[in-house]
Amino acid sequence: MARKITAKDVAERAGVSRSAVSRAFRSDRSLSDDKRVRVIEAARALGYVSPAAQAVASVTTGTITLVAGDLENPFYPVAAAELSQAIHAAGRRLILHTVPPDMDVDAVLQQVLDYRSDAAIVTSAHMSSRIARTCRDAGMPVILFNRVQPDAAMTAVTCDNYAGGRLAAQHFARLDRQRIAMVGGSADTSTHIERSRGFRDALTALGRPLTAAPDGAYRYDTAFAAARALFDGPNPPDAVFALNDVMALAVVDAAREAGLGVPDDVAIIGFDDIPMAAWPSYRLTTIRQPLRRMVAETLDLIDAQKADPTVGGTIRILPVEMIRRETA
Amino acid sequence: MARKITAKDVAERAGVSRSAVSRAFRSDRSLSDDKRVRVIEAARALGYVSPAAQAVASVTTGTITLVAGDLENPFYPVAAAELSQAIHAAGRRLILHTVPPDMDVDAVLQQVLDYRSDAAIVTSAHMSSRIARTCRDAGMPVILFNRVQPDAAMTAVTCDNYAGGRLAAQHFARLDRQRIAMVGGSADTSTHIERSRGFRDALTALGRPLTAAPDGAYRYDTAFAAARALFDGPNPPDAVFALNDVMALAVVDAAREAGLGVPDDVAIIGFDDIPMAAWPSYRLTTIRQPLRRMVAETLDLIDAQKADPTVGGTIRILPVEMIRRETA
DNA sequence: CCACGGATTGAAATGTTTTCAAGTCACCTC
DNA sequence: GAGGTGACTTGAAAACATTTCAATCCGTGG
Repeated sequence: MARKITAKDVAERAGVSRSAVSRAFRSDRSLSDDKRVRVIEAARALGYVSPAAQAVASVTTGTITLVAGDLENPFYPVAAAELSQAIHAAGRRLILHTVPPDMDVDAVLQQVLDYRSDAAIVTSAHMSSRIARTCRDAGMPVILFNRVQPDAAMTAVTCDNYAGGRLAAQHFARLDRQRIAMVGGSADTSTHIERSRGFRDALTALGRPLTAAPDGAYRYDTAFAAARALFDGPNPPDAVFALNDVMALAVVDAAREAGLGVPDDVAIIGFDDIPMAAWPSYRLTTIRQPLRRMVAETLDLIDAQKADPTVGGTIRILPVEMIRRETA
Repeated sequence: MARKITAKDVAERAGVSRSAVSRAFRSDRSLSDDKRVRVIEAARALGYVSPAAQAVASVTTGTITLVAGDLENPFYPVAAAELSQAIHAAGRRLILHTVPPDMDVDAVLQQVLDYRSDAAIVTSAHMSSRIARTCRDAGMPVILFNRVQPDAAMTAVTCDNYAGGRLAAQHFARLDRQRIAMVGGSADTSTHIERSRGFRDALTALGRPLTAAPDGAYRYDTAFAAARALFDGPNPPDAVFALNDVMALAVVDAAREAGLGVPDDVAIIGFDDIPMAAWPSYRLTTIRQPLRRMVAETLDLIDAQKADPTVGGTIRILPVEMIRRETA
């Protein structure tokens, strides 16, 4: 067997004393940053793990961390439950780190890195390329779930949001609706951008105008207010595409409150297919995200990237389907 | 300054070699259990922390672990979000461990113990007294949230489930309902036991019979089926108390499907006051759990128990109130 | 220009972990 | 039931890692 690698080897390679190596790993403040970087680089190159790191690892191996932002949108708890099940079936454990709205994902990921989780799945907002690279260097795969980020070469799993938007538009055209509106999510999310782009593109191709596109912030209350304004306005829509289901349910409620028949007076389509969409009160027509497949692909990608780090940057886009119920 | 405590001191006190002390803390399998226990006890008595333990602690201090089972019931994601916010505001971090339905809470808690979380909040099913004691010995407070367990002297925070059940019964009496039914949760949970006991006791006191009490398993689909059977049966109820909101919404849907007017033909009351209860489609009358206060009390109890371990065993019961909307 | 103080560093002292060889015990084979 | 086999434990000692300490460096203010 190859001789075991010790702190001395690392020290020699980095051109420092053994003490410095130890300090680098104990996050001792008394060590200059450049020296710490050199040591950590050398340690990586030689495959050295300090006893402290080992102790942490022994407690954290086999865990996958889910970094989630919005737990109020039922899609995420459902996704978390599904992930939890799949991860446990694979003999691993799931940890969920919630990101407070005002907090940076980067800070949380640094956390996750310190925990030496096997991998991170991120469903919340943007992360910097810097932290993405840090994670990659540390050998921790990071997978964006239901999010895409084109700038950093990020691995991601999402459904075909663009195609979903198109499906909705085509269905409204098939129903021959004339005044078609959309309730948007948050303008800076990839899901909003893709879904609305698909919807707009298809409408244009079909020669139908988009009469209104208020912002619903992916939340029930804001979407309800937006929908109410729409229905009370001068040119009420006869079709509304809400960019997620929670907002679609708000639109249904607002339509009923306005005395409009669904789907006769106004057709409504949502996105996600959360469990509530199927409830008898709503029977919402929606674009289904293939949650189970997305989860399976995510775990797949984690293993693939673990085995071969160059896999990074893949984006898996899974097909959506329209579930036609009774609101459109 | 008192001489620093080393592994040698612990070894002497425990009557073992220094090696054994090291092994005890590195979760090395090659050490008999009784010896490990002796070592850990001696270490606790002397206040010794191994470097390995320190390394793990440095990464895990400030974290509170939430052990949750059922993420499908919206009450728990909402509670998790609320907890997450409060915990972050206190400068700590929240980790969520999901418990797969077939898995033991004990095993998960052992996990959490190994992580050296500052505290654990448990919302899922029963835990053994053995693990409870282990956690207490390790100095990790465990708080049951929305659960009570009378056997082990467990610290717990819950709302006044019994009073909530009474409130529902009294309201039905006020509405002069004659055929009163209940849709139960899971018979082995403390929430089911308390809520149904309060409801039954108050009905008896008011001289009204309970005509039926099917099992709804705290889930939408089973509750929907149970309610449908109730309304299609020979003696359909004119009032239904569902032991949580998700089931209450199912009962509303089932009533509407059966062509019954709510609340005229059948009055319906839920429990929890999840956000959906307020949605215009339902406007559910329900018993509100004081979630924010429950969260605050939970964090309070964690700190109190951290400061003084004898606090263990406290049960804080917070008052509920009935939110009257339009289903009863 | 010098005294001071804090940050940084390697050598050495102090601790911890791992290896190794020996001991123990349960279980299987004959 | 004797003896063999292998897995598990164990303490001593070797190998390692961490911390202490004294020395050095460097910037700051007098």
